[in-house]
Amino acid sequence: MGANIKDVAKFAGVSPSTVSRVIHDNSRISQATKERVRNAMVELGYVPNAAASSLAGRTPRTLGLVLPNNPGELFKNPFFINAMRGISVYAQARGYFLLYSFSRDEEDEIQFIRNYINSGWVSGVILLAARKDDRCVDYLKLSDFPFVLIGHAADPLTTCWVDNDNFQAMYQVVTYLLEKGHRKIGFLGGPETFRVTQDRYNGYIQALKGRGFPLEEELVFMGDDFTEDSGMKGGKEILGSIMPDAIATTDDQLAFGLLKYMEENGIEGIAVTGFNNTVRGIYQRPGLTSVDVNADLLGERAAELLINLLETDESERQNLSPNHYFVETKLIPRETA
Amino acid sequence: MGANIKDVAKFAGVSPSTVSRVIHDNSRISQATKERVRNAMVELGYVPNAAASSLAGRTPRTLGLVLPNNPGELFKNPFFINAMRGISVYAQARGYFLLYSFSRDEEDEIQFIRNYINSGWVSGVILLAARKDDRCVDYLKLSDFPFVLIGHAADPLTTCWVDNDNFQAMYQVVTYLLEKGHRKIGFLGGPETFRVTQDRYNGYIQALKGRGFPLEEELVFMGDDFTEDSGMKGGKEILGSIMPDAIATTDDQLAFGLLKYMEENGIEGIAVTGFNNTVRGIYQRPGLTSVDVNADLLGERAAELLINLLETDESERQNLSPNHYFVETKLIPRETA
DNA sequence: CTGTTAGCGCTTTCAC
DNA sequence: GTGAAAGCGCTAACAG
Repeated sequence: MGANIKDVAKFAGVSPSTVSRVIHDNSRISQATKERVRNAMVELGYVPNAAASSLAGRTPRTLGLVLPNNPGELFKNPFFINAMRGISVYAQARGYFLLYSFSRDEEDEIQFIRNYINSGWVSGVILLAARKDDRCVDYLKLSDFPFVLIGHAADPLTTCWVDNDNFQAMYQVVTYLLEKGHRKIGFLGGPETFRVTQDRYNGYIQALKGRGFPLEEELVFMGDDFTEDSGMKGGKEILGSIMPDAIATTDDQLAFGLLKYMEENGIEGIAVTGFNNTVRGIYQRPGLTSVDVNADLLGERAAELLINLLETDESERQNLSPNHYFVETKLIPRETA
Repeated sequence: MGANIKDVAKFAGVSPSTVSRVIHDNSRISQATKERVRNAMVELGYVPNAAASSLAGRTPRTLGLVLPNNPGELFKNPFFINAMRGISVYAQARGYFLLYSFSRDEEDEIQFIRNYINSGWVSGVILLAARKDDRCVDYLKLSDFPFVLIGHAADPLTTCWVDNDNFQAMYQVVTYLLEKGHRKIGFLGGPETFRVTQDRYNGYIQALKGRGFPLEEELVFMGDDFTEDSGMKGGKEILGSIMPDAIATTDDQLAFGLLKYMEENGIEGIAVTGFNNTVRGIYQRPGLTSVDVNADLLGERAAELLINLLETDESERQNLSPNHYFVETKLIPRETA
């Protein structure tokens, strides 16, 4: 490997500690010395040894990502790769490395986090797929280790997180449908227990109320999961009694199932919207109107939040502002609505 | 942070050096001691400090991935996320961390590699998107830094690499088409200068020859890139004179362009195949017959090759076998063929 | 403003 | 088979 701090010190005619101070831009070093040392660094092609720096007490400039390992989801939904890219763009600009790992299950994830922390290789964690009652969150809090969540935090005041404004996003969808002239709008959601389902449902309700339309319980269905099957089941339920003229779903997969049910039963003329703007929705005919959750920006913001947290003194972290970001969504109109 | 080597030593009633030897499974430690130390490690939840280990002379158990930052490609083609997952599965099993970074351009990539190397944070590099005359490869060779390539190596003897057998893959496609009764089969490829184009073209030629069918130059077209536009252009060229009854393309995007051209010009009844098994191809109607390149396994193999290389003594690396893997492809028949 | 010194956690001779 | 001790490259008191 290349030159070390001693070489630089010798070359510049100063002590290693001075070089170290220059590296971290310590204010008590004279301009002249800084210049000389920086010259030496360039001259020798010096890059600080991250391991040594980290060992000696600096927090390692590396973040660890925790990803779910759901092949299907990863494949259909570009969310993760986009979020990873967003994180990468920001972190790289701030000089941070990124570690990633796909986990089979929650147990696995905790294991990784433990390794991240104890290896001393990582100074903060980004969770890309928070569940309800996420044990990873508990573990990180217990370990008092800096982290940020992409998604809704169970305890939004004491956790750093980024998320879409899901209420707003669905409000927008329903408003859009109303403006297109739809009057009887159904709602097809994921599991009720999920915060994201609740938020989007509330957005749906408020959008209707805001325009003076009644909420019709028969047009609302929450599935057991986010699969096509649940979408089909939802279609069966919602399209049973009163006929809606549009259905807003909280997930593209649900929408695909719904469309499939409609096709199989010869039901036509009902507008459908999804969430996540997945590849299939773009290319199928008719194209699926969907909400782009802006995964890239979610990633960037998450990285920003975490790095700011890390670079804030321990003592001032309490009143760090902000501890979260809302990232705007974007409705992408296509043929289904 | 958790327990350190001293804590473990004390707990097990041995010296730190003994613990270190147990960690690395040194053969001169008695079974009894090993057992006792391992117990202590579990008991205390000990995880070795990677920074310290690395500082003290061990090569850091971390690999660095270099990814292209092409949003479109990343989005349409699940190759990268799958390859990353494959790498992750294997590397984790061997106890390696993974660093990733998306780069804007070649300049960027070299910069990252430099950082990877000089920071002492990384002991090997995986290149996921090798270009022709890749400067990253040159740089890594010049630095004498271990790396492996996913894709074709310019110098396959002195480089570690994994790739599909592209000749074989296209041979299979054409044989499949012949067996389905197609007789006039066209070829629509990417840029001629790419090795992958050449290999697949040769597979095409040999498959025809093997069955005694003539190669008709008019049915062959190589585009300037791998875009839909090139696919449309290819359609125009190939479907101009002699009418083929099937066209094998080297990329789903080309196939989409070709299908679009056919649709716009009312041409029907021509079988079409693609490569990469992208999401759009799966969900469009008719579904695109395509070749799955097995990105997951490409990733796993790449990680395996690199880790084996790293764990081989410097002196024995010359005669390391193997220095490459061919990963089988899988033809996925759908409606277009 | 700058240098000296001790030490981060681990590995590795060198002893025994 | 195991322990003692030196040192990897860097940082952070503590001096001055």
